[in-house]
Amino acid sequence: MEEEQQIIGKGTWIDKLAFELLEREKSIGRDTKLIRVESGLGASGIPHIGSLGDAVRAYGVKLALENFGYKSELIAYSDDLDGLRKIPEGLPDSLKEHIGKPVSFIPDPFGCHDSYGLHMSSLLLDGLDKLGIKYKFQRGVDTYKNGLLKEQIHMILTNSKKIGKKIAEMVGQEKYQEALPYFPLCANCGRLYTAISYEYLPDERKIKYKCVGTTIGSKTLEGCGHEGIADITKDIGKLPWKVEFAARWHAFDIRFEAYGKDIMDSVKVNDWVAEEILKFPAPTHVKYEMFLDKGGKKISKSLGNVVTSQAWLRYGTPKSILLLLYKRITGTREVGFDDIPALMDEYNELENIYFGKIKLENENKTIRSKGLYEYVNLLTPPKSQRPYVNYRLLVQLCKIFREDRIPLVTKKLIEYGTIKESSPEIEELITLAGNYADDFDKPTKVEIQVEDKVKNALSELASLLSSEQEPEDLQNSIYQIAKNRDIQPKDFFKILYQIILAAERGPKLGPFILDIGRKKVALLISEHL
RNA sequence: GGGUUCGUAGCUCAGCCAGGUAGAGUACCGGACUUUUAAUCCGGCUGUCCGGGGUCCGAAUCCCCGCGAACCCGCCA
Repeated sequence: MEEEQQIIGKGTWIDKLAFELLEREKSIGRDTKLIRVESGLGASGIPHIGSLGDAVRAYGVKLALENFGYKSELIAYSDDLDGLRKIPEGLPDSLKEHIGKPVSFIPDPFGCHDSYGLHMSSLLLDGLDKLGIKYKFQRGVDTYKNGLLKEQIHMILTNSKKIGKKIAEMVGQEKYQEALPYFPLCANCGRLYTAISYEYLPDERKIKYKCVGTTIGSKTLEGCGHEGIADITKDIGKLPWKVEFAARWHAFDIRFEAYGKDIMDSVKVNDWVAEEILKFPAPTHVKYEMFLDKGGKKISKSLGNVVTSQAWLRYGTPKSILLLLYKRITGTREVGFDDIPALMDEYNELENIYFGKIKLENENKTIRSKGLYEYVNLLTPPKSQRPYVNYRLLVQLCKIFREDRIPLVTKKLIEYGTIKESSPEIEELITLAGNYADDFDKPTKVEIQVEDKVKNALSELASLLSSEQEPEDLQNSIYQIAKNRDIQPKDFFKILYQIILAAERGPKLGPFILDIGRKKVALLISEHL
């Protein structure tokens, strides 16, 4: 390489993005005293782990900006004024009567929050809190109630012709050539979307509408026929997404917002609206792929398969989520709980690199790995390394020891020489890996059919195990018992594994039986006689 | 019709976004654990990095053109 590669910040894509953002802000001569970044939080459905991505990554950009010496702030904007469009899978059908209403005005079907919308956004915020993400929470409901967007709404409505034409041209959506880009809440039936705005009275800042109904997906939503007038400065109503982002960016002075590819078109239109209608340079963007559920596993409708942050944290640490979201932004496709072991181990590898335990050949890669480690620790990495045990090994051990798990697994780990002593970190890891083993490696109950001679062998073994004296060479005894009765040792061992572990195979049986307690095993065996 | 992502070992995939010896898990083969089975540990094997062009001293990685797969948009938010 002819010229030395310039490392930006900590060498990650986050630094590069923040750097480009700063270059852009400087080139358009905008004030950089405080750089605000925004993240949208959906409030219409149960938040998937991907929903955290938007906020977590925006927070990463905030950290990078601060690392460059700028002041920055993350606004987490909850879209809780959006109307409920369809009932998400797994939620009660009784929500049907609320379709079209803002999610903040729908009762919480789980009964624990003030509204449906608050329930959903609380789940998301809870996830962010557990990851250590700091943000300023802004609700869509309050935004409109307090008229925070009133100037922007006014500008948009007075330019609605121009905007409608542009939307049709840019993305092929015709409807705003007729309807005004504003959804009032029908004062009679309480629904959004069903009421169409047809005239704006700029002097009064009021809008005339008629509740005529609409179609959402393939379904028709009947209007109630009500005709009314809404005050855009204080009545509830909202801008459609095609123009709302721009209004928000302008009102809150947002300089960065990431977006998923599903709303690419909306962002494109909003950039134009921001620049041309509101005269506000659009924020820097980065587009990310959506997280999908693992292809084949979508079939299982079990609730445990929904990849929420709450469920993830049953098996993995918060850092494993941060690693997933920070390691890269492009090309992420399918995500599932089975990614957790690899992420857990990968985090540990990064920690080893950071603390110099592992040396990489490539210097740039070392810098970037350390940088990634720092971001996963939200730029405040620990002073010293934490104890760690390979996650897969832990899962294996937890599969074997289901009772008294923590002490028994710890004992094994010490025997293996993996760790010297127990510690809270190791116990936490055993708990997580144990949950993983319990939930994803469920033992399947096998029907065991045994011939008489096997029965006799089993009862001999049972009495040997329940004797007061500890057998000397248990492994050999088992082998002999089988052999003496003309049973293939292989088959006998297999039956024993099925009885004890509900598995075809297992650890070396002699020492294992002693580990879990020979009397307990004797009891188990006699249950099958 | 428009757009995005993906294609790497038998299988599942990482590596690509800031170019520098092609990797992991699994499977398979062998060894250790003085008797079979598992785990664990050690060793071994596995490649048209989808095809073609370009840039470069150097390309799995960047650019262009194809082929194949998935997804998003073309209702709405």
